[in-house]
Amino acid sequence: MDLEKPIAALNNPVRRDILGWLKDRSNFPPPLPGHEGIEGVCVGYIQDKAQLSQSTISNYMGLLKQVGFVVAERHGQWTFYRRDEAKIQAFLAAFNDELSKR
Amino acid sequence: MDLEKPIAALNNPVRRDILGWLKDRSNFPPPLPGHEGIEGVCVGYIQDKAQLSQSTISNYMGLLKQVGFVVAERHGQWTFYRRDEAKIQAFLAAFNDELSKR
DNA sequence: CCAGCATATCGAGATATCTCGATTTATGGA
DNA sequence: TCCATAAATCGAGATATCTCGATATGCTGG
Repeated sequence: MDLEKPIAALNNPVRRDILGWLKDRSNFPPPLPGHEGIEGVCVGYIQDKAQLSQSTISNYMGLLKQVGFVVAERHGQWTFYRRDEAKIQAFLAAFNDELSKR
Repeated sequence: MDLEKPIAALNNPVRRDILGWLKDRSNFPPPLPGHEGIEGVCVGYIQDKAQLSQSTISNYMGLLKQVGFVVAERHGQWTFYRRDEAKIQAFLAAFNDELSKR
């Protein structure tokens, strides 16, 4: 696995925060009516919590998606993002491997 | 532990390479006469291997030292750098903890 | 003390990242 | 169809990082 882009994606405190918040849906307001069964959190909620502009958060989520740390799912006009635990673990394994002596 | 600076230090392929090379002394030429017992590798050897300017490598080693990934030891006019395995492991543990779900 | 070598520090130009507001695209409702 | 809302994309200024050459510092041998 190439670590370059994943590490760059994590080299930002807000992006790391977002990944942290996404561990637990209850870090965000309850789903809107009609969204109850959907996994993940919409961009607007993430933006409200991060307190950065809409375009910045959209950009951040795009970066996190590019490196596989999150998965996006569109429902109507909303995009729901959630963590991809397997990809995150795979990265952590590769990262540990590259850094650890043996 | 604050992850900001350590992650930034690792957000560079040459700095990661250097940390990798330092896992094994045999990645570098044998010690000069008089340096046989000394742990670590001098800046010049690292520079030769990395193929970047002396000032860049000195800067890189300073960054890696600041975040604790390497230890510097001066012997005469040479500075010998070696990995601090405990610090690296401590960082990896904190990093895993921040990223993993539980 | 001086010359020479290893390393560190300084200053700067090139490049990349951050973050924004404005605009565009996509969707759903009246 | 028109409008409103959510999200993505675009373009740009501010800031940070990369990397260099030049210079400074520190050490050693003569």
